Amino acid sequence: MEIQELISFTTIVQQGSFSKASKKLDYCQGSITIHIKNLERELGVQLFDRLGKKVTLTNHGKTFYHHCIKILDDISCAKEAINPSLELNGHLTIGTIDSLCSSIVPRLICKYHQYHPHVSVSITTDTIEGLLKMLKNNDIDFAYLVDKQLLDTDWLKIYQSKEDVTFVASCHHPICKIKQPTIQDILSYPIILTEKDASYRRLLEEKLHENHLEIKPFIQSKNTDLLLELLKLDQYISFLPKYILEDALKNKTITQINLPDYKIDVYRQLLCHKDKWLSHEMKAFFQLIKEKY
Amino acid sequence: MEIQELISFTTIVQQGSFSKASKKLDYCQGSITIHIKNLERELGVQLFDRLGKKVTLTNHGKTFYHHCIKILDDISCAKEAINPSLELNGHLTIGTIDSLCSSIVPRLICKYHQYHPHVSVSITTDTIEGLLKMLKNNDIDFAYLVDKQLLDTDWLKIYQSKEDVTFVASCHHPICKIKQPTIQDILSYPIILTEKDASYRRLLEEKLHENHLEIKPFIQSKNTDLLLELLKLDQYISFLPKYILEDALKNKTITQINLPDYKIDVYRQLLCHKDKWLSHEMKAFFQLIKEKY
DNA sequence: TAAAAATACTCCATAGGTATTTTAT
DNA sequence: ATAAAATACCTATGGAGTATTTTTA
Repeated sequence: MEIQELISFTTIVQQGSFSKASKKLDYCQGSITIHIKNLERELGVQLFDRLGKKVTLTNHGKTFYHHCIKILDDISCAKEAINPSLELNGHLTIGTIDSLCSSIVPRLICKYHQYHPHVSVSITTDTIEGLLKMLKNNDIDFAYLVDKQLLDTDWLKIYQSKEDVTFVASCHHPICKIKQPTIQDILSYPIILTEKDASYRRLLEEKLHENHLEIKPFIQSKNTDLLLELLKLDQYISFLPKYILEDALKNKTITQINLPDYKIDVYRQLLCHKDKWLSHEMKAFFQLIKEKY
Repeated sequence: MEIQELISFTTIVQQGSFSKASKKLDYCQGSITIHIKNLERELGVQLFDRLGKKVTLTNHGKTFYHHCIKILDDISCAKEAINPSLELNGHLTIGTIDSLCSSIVPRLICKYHQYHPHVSVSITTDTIEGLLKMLKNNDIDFAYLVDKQLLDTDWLKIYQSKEDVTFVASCHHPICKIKQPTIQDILSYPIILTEKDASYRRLLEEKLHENHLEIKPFIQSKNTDLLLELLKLDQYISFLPKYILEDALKNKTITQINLPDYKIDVYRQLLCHKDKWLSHEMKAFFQLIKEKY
């Protein structure tokens, strides 16, 4: 049974004759005959009575016709459901890290939602390793993360931009009194950091290790909002990417502590699996990131 | 879009991989790949993400899958609805004449209904000409009528049996006193007949005409039941086929008047259009007539 | 190394076109 | 004479198989 045969069948019923149907469908008349013959052979019953010039549905033909209408209707429904409409209306599964999730991502999602109100979005946060595993497993559509440049050919880098990571403290912290603070100055105060799996913390520790130094954070949390709150108590120093600090730096509640020797090269990156098929919903998101962030 | 492609698609989803589906469907693996490629090309979206060995449905794939299930379900429904089941369940449209309709047909239908309780039946009565027109127009499945032998090659004669037509009167009618009545004896009494379009009446009139005689019925009606009731009033003579008289002859309320010169050759016939497709429902009816009547 | 999907290549079935036949109006 | 369906015949497309390649686990 072929879909084209069903189309020919219903067209004959609607047009009233084989030849009219053939014209309508732009087939030669003989092909229409074959279509019906095939159907009749497969079903084991005759669909039309051919009495003279006139063709009439048999009872079997009548019942089959109603089913055909339904089938063809379902098929066009299916095509329509897939057909990428002007209005995006799918689903997006984003993986990201905590620090982005509590800084840039909310604004991003909000903007995306304004542009494409019918696309639903899931957001998962995890460590870099976790995100990459999820990418590989196709559990997330793409990963939005911060790390040193990831060069694995498994991933397609949609977007990348360099991010500053810096030592910070409250404006009232004693370290601010020092004109050109050294790493030793910093290490003499209690430090609070993100968890060990945060990329920039790892990179910092590697750099310290090169210089035979070590950091022992007083507090560690992956919740960067918490770290910011703690900083405001004027007792702690932390090491955080600038994008988290935007508001706090603007309000002058927090100051950046410049240590030229401890520049960490870290990149905000948008990755997806190299073989991943990019839906319109995904492309629209990529577009947004490239334009705004 | 081909039905086989939809089957391949759903099988992949259910089996979890292209190759498992190919085994299940007894296709070579490459063909399955082509099926999906065709679908994806036609729909303009990718249905699966192929990340490494694992294939996963895309969002489009997921929505399409649900539609596919529905389509394939509808298709098997359609096949099933047509599939001639053990139990006949279609419809039959019978055309017949009044005299049969008020004698043999009721018993026949009753029997048929006992055997095939799910077949619905419509019965139409009309003149011979009307019935033949309806046959030609496929308005009735077959015609059950009484006439001289119809030899038109347009009709398929399913069944035929000779029927006696005879002059009849009540047992108390004066004609019964006459030992060997002649046609003149009969014509001297008031006669009641069926309408002019009844075949046996027409044949009778032709025979009379050959002998330069003429009949002037006192009453004519196509309702043979009415004629029978009138006969019981002991005043009338009629000319009727024996199958109508069965009960009355058995009860001895009515007697046959033998007139060897006025034997009319008339046949009860079951006809259908030579090109008509014979459904199981029709065949079962033909079987019944051949067995019982 | 094994297993899965894609690809290349070949073959043949068949879908569809043209032209003709048959039949009915 | 016309119009409709069936049929015959031919060609080209493409569906399915075999074998190979690529890639991942």
